[in-house]
Amino acid sequence: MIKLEPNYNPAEIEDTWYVFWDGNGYFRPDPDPEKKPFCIVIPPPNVTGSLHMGHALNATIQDILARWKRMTGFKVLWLPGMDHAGIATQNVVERELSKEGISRYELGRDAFIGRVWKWKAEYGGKIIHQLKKIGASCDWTRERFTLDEGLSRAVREVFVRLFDEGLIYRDNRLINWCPRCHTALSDLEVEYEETEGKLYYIKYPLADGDGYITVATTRPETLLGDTAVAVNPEDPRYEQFIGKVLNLPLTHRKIPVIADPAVDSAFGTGAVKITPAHDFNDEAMGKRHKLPSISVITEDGKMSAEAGEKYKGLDRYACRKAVINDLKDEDLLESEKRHVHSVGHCYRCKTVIEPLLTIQWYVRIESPAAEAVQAVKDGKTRFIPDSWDNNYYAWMRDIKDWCISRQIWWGHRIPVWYCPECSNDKGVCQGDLIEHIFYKPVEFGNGRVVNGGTYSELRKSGFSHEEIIRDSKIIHVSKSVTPFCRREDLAECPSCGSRHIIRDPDVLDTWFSSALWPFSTLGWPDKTEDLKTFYPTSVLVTGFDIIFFWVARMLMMGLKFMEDVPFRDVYIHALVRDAKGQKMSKSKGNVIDPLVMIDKYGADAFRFSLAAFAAQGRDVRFSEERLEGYRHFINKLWNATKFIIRNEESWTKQPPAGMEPDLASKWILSRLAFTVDEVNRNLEDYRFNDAANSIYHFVWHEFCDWYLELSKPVLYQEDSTGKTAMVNCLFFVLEKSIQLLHPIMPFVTEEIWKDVFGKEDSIMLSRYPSGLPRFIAAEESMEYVINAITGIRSIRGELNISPSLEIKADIKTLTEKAEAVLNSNLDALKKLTRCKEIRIGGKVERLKGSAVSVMNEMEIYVPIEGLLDIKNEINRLFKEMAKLDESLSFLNKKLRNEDFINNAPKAVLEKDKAKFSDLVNKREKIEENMKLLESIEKNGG
RNA sequence: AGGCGCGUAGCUCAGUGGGAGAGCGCUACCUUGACACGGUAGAGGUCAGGGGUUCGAAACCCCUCGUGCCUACCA
Repeated sequence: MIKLEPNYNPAEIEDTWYVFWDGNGYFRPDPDPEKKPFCIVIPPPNVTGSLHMGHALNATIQDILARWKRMTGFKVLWLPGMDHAGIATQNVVERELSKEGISRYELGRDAFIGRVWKWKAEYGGKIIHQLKKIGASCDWTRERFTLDEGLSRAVREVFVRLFDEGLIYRDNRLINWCPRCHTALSDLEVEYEETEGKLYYIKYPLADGDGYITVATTRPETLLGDTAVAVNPEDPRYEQFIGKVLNLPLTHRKIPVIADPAVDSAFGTGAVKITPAHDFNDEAMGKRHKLPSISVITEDGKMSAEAGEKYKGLDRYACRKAVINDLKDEDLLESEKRHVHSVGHCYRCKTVIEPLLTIQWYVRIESPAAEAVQAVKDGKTRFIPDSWDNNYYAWMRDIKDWCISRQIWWGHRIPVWYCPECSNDKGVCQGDLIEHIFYKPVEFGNGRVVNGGTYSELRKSGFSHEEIIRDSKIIHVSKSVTPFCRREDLAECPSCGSRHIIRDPDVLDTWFSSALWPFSTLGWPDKTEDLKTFYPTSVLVTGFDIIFFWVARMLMMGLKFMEDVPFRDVYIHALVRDAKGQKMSKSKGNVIDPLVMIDKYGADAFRFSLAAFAAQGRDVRFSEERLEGYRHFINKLWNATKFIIRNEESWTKQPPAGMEPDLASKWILSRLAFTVDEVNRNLEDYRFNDAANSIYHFVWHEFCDWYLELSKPVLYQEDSTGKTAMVNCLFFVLEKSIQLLHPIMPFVTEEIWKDVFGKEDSIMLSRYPSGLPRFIAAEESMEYVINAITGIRSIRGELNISPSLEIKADIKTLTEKAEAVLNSNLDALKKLTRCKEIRIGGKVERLKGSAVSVMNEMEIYVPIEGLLDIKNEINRLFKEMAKLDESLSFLNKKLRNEDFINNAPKAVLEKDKAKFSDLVNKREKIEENMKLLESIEKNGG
């Protein structure tokens, strides 16, 4: 006997089923060579991360696809893993260290990295367990980490090959620098925020003669690094100043006034100070005019020696104050105004970015980008929705070389070595070009203290090579030092054979390794079976915010190293916002925790909500209210199941093909077939909301509302011939429904499957419904039944006839077909309308004092005389007439329009004509009835 | 400033040329033998506004207003 709990309790079964699936290897791809591959690589979440709504939506969509494809006969691989998240992870561990009062520099590089691995083992990857909670059917045996051995090998291979091709190079230029994280950042890792600051107006006196030029700046402290003042050549105010020399305030330097059309005369005073070492526009200007660059700010965000003895060592903001005070003292500060402008912040720690002149590693992006653009243009990869194409093209057009080096420790170390004992191509000893800064000053016995210096100097001072390496906090290697890039760690200089070689201290941008994710996770550079089978992957599911960070880079790397795109489709899903449409953020306090939702409502309801919300091209507004609604849906499904299994003894487990179904059964089978087609099509088109809604509608409003109710008269009869067929049909439709639902709601459907059907080991192994037969004639016939029932119910409802009151009804049928169909469903009609008697037929006459409802091919009469006030019915009919008149006048106008008759497609014309005559007919009937009722009323009837 | 969206029922949103849909909410009635996490019946819309194309526009084009995001600039 089938047993089912009285209420569905998700918490009790979800974990059990998950362990069951995973333990039985159902998440692993079927090795069957006949099956076509379907592969998704997960966008690797940060190892530091915990699941938020965006992840939840992302994972739900991938899981729907994976489960659906598995059930439709594909060998599915959903490959999970995590990203080492260089800066973020390093920050987490540094924070931990600072609680113990130590910095990473005190710990040293190797010990620090050990500490991070330890942290990862203990706390990292929380998100993996959370993904399991929502039911993600990832193949955990293939889980990867961007820093694991295999992926590191891939990173190294890629770096070496790009280096050898000259696509990777070092250069000294201005980059975004985070003084707190102490590393370079790529353009994308800078977030601009509107910030209120001040615009300071500063006088720059002419070097000879009187007068001055006033410049406006938001960053007075960079004045110390100015190397010019620029004006627009067209600006008459400054014409006579061009080429003159100014005394740079607070310094003893003299700087020229130059003319450049890039200067906006309308902004500030129309004269702008130029600091090529600390501003991107100024850098460009400096290049055009061959101005020197003076770096006055260091990597710690403090003023350098170049800033002058007085300011050296001051924090940049302290220096700003000092400079302003000093300018005031010299009467050079003309004024200051409030000024709102956008300021770059580090995307990891929110510290204000400092543009700094440093040597970094870059990838030449132009030709890979062109290929990646072409691949999308050629349709080798398509974005869904395709509105993202343009964004992608636009960004790729403006793309700049990618800065891939980071001055942190947690990451893939750049596989490049330098020899301090060789001379470079200009004959300079390279040891003179490599500078070391020690963690802490090293004291000699004689009281001499050394903070660092060039390699050569340090060696001369008596430091051994090993000591220098051990004690170096920072190593600056000049651009002119020859790099050796190798797949294997280098032990000696390939040129001179010295064992005293220095490895490049930088690590790679995390995105460098994630760009390889679609093939590195499948085993590349080895030619593995997985790689052969699953590359290119089928679809990438991700949010639009990382199209540039990640998707574009994967395309470039995939095309370069696999000679094919990494994925066929890119499904871009929405951002999850709160119910008011605001971005969720910790500071706003409107964050919804997916795990809390799962606890409260179950993973299935949660997943269903996300799917139902996920309309293409629109943000998701998550509301708990709707989530609750979908929990009700599960409850509905559960209770329907309870109802169905009560008839277990009549269940012969025969498919509907072997039965002679009654009309209702044929109808529901046809509706099921329709839904199955719709769901498959919608999933094919990534229309998850439509797929979810169409199952919802079918299960609730067709299967439960109509079919279950229609089955009752048959099931409650002691000895009904149709009973077995009907019960089989009930079970069949239930079975197909839960299969249809499984990709969206895996847990409850498995529970029902195992409890009720228990065929295959798991619903996951069953075949997804598709290609069921439609019965259009049955659907048309059912219209009569539904219309008749709805008609009678409407009268009851609108006239407020108590549901407990059993009434009589008459249906005058206008066609034989209607009569036949209704007659053969008389029991259902009576049951569903709570009528004790219904007369059906072409000769049925309307009884005096009846309420009326006119439908296609039938007129419905409910005698109400004596039951209630006839006035109510007259009112009701009056309202309906008004509605009919409105429609009629509209159609009439249309049908008398000759242009319409001549131009509209014939089908449309015919449809409207038919509609018109139907309405005319209906109106006549109603009018007739109204007159009758009115006469009864007058006669005191 | 440039680009991309959005504006449809009280709320959240479907609807890519033939006269308006769903879910939730709301109203009335109902403990009808799966389900009150339910049932039945209702109410509710100048599809932001204006103009155009068309026989016909919520849909296509233009303008305006409102709103969101992205990119750039912000000395």
